[in-house]
Amino acid sequence: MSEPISRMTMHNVGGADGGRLDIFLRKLLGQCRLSTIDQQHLLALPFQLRDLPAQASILHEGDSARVCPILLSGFAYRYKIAADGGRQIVSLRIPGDPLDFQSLYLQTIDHHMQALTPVSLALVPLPALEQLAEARPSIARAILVDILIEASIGREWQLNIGRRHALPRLAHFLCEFVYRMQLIFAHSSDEIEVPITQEQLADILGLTPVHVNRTLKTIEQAGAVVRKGRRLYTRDVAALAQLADFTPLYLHRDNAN
Amino acid sequence: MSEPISRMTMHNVGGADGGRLDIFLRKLLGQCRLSTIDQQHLLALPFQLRDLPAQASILHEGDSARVCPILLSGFAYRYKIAADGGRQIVSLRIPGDPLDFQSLYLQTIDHHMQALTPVSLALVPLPALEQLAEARPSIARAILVDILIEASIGREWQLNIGRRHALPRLAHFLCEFVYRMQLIFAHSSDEIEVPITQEQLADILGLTPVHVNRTLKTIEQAGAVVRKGRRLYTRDVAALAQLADFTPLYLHRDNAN
DNA sequence: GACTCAAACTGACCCAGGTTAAGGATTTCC
DNA sequence: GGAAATCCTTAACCTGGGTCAGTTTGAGTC
Repeated sequence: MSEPISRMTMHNVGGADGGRLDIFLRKLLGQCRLSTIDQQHLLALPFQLRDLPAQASILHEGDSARVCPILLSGFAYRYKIAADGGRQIVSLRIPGDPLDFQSLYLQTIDHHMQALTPVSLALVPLPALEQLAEARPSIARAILVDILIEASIGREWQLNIGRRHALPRLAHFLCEFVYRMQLIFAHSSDEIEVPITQEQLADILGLTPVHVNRTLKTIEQAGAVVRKGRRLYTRDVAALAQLADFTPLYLHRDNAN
Repeated sequence: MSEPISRMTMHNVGGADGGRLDIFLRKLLGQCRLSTIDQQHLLALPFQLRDLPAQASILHEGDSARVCPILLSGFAYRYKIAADGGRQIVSLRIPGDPLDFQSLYLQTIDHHMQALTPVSLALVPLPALEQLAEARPSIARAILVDILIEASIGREWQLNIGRRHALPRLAHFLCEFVYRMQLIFAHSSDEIEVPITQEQLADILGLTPVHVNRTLKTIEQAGAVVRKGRRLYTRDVAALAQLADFTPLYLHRDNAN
């Protein structure tokens, strides 16, 4: 595995190409309001495009970041490792999501981040983002709101891991995944591919791959998901929500209104 | 149980009494630097003092806050409830900690908060805090840093609940508790009272009270904690850290330097 | 110093999910 | 299109921690 992004320095930061950052703007607009001027400033941010293969390291614990990666396409996850080698995925990031706002304010990265699928990233130099946040309070606020919503999702995951059995736990995660995907891609179909291996699902849920497999079978028999070949698709979100005791309040989708 | 603080409106906000907020300032200074002027502004914040008994409700899911409570003494915790009644404590707050910076930026509270022991709170009107954060960027930054460090602790709890067995899990929590207490109270003794019942420990750790009891017995036999009557005291932090696979990086104690 | 109530403790039993160890199916890559 | 790698699947067995059903020990309180 090559050098993580968090160890990179930037050369040749190209001129802005607003079209690429469009999905990032849409993501922020789903969480808080921004004036037309703020939107233009965001789209005008300088960045370098970077494509990475699945499994590539994006952040490394202990590093200090110099760029803020934004996920233009593909999926990525934060994780931590226990002394016995156990891995816990603590956050899943989907297209449009900023990956490391935290390093604007904290010196040291406290977890790892990896590409789940092939990804393309916009690497925004931290100083550019810092200056923008200082100059425009509502952009600073948008950053904060994203940080807070991710933290809220983290608390829901704590409840999920600590207090729900395997079946509702898995269903809850899948349900959240669909909700978030629908919000950013603005489509309403229940059928979404979940590009996550059973081993990774296990590390999200605090289970073993074997038990994820068993549980997935049950959920498929209930008609809530389908598997085709090696791929997993959600099928019936209402069924998932019912299995899961799912309430979307913690996603704060009302905050943009 | 009476009305939660998050449903309160404020009357008679007294003149500032900086001495009371001193512990709050100390807490923030442990996480980031602040100029003398910033410090004076913080101490000059208007607030109303409020003493509450143990178990009192402080925040209620679904509410919108009008005040930001700051914990001057005592302990409090955030928690969430699953459909089957299971409770997960997602955050423990200790003296000096702000309890709801989140409501500066999000409309709806996504979890509950309760007093663990009798507490005294300084209730700061949200508008006063908002104005201060807007006027002084380094205070806005201090707020953000606190939010980020709490989120980092939450991620460590996810790892703890999802991937550590009962014994290291409990030891890890106790170790973190001592570290945080030592930071705010600036004393170096290993012997600290942990004012948390076994049932509450269970809800922090995603275990049952019965198993917390068993595990506590083991940890006591290892000499890492002592119990006197109904009270629990830490005794040997190095032993706890070793049982727990504890690394304090995620507390970001270096960030103030 | 008895009465009350919450919290701590204990033992017997049980089960959800872990472990181990295969084999089988897809995908990827020469 | 064959080899290699990765991922999925299943079965048999095991165990960490849950459940149930008590008893005991404080700590207030009058």
